[in-house]
Amino acid sequence: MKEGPDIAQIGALIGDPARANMLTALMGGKALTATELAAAGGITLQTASTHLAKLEAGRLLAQRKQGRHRYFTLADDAVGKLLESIMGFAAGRGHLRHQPGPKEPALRKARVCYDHLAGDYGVRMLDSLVATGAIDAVGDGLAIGAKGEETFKCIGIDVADLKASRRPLCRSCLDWSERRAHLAGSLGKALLATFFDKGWARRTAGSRSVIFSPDGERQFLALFPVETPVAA
Amino acid sequence: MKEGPDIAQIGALIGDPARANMLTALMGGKALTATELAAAGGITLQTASTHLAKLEAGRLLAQRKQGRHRYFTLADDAVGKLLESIMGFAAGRGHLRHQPGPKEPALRKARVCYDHLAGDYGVRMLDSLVATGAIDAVGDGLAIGAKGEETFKCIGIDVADLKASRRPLCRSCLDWSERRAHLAGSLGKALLATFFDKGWARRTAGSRSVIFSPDGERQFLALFPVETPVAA
DNA sequence: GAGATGCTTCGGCTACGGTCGAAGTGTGGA
DNA sequence: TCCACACTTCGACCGTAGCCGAAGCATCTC
Repeated sequence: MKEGPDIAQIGALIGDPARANMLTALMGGKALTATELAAAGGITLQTASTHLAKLEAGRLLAQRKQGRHRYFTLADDAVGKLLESIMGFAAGRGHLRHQPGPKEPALRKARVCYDHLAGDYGVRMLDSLVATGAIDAVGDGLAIGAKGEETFKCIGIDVADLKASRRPLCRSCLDWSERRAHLAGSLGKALLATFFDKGWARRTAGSRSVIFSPDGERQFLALFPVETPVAA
Repeated sequence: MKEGPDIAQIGALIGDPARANMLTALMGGKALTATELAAAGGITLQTASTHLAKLEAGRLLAQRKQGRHRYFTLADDAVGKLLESIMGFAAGRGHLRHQPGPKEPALRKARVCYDHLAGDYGVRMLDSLVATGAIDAVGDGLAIGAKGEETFKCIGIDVADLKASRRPLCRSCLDWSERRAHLAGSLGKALLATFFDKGWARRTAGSRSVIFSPDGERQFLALFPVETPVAA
């Protein structure tokens, strides 16, 4: 029954705990060095090196030499999307980590999903954008809405600029913690970058979670209101 | 860095070649016995049994006892969608099976993707439905279009019936061979079932490929014309 | 050039997981 | 009742892949 692509290869690549931890760490969107990834995987540098070589050979990772450092990132956003979708699947089946841990709530509230905002706040933002007509949602697809260009200009994002790039503007990404969609694509990326630029939020050191400042949080919630606080 | 769901667990489940082959075989949508799956995986019955137990514990598979047989299926269509998305990813990275094999062309032309039609013909069908306004496409999302109910009634499908079920009506599914979307969801399932009912096409024995009869193929192509034979 | 730092390669150890033969359980049919 | 068949469990074997210590490159700093 040798049919189609070889899913076992990439399954095996993701299936090792150390590698999975390193990939998860890279979902933070930042480029990390081999040493940092070794720490993330809970293994020594030598072991990490062989793992990284395998991941690169499998084209899940890309590397960039810079001085004596070697920075690794996910090869492209297809990898990020794949990982997030596997996370969503795993969460739905109860394949959770052994202990939830103290960081869990922060992670569920707001986190980086490769290069855009995910978690409760990510889902809220998309809900609000859809409600105000800035984004149109049909099925599980997203597109810029009638009021979109205007809305995003107020926030400081030029949609026309983003359209120039080949990357899709809007893309839905299934949120593993909320089990609903949040906004990915170049627009999602630009929004998160804007929040960082304005100082509304910042990343945390060794985690994917995003911390809002008190003022930033207020502005964010005001900018993206939700009509019904409890949605079905 | 113990964050979020455990992707390594399901990666490992899919990562074993024997298990991957069994899962691929089940993508055909038919329930298979342990013996059949052992053959699909290229392993003995004992080994298959332990693998199946693991897959079931991981909630990727569901089983149904019937007499002295034990029929296995994918646990639900979320599993099918996950597998197809991994296949798409793997195909995009060149993670193909060692030798393409003689069945490959048939598989690319038309195959079963869990319960709906995929491959060249699956993509063509969706393209045609979108072009005629039976289905609306926004971004990567799909919804029933203005002319939809009428179109599908002609084919013999009552959309209202399908809407009653909780399962999404239209869903896009990334085709690994064509690298473009085809139609999944309950509507996709109903369409494929209709083609089988009308005798236009039939499944093949141990493969996912779908074979059209000469007459069935003619009717199918007439029903789903494409304006520009070569699309970008 | 000498030394520190970041990373890779080598070699050898270990353990886990896949594998199958053989025996055990359960169901159906004669 | 007996046997055939579908499948599971047990036990043992084995290979591979992960792991780390030590040594080897490469690059930067002084």
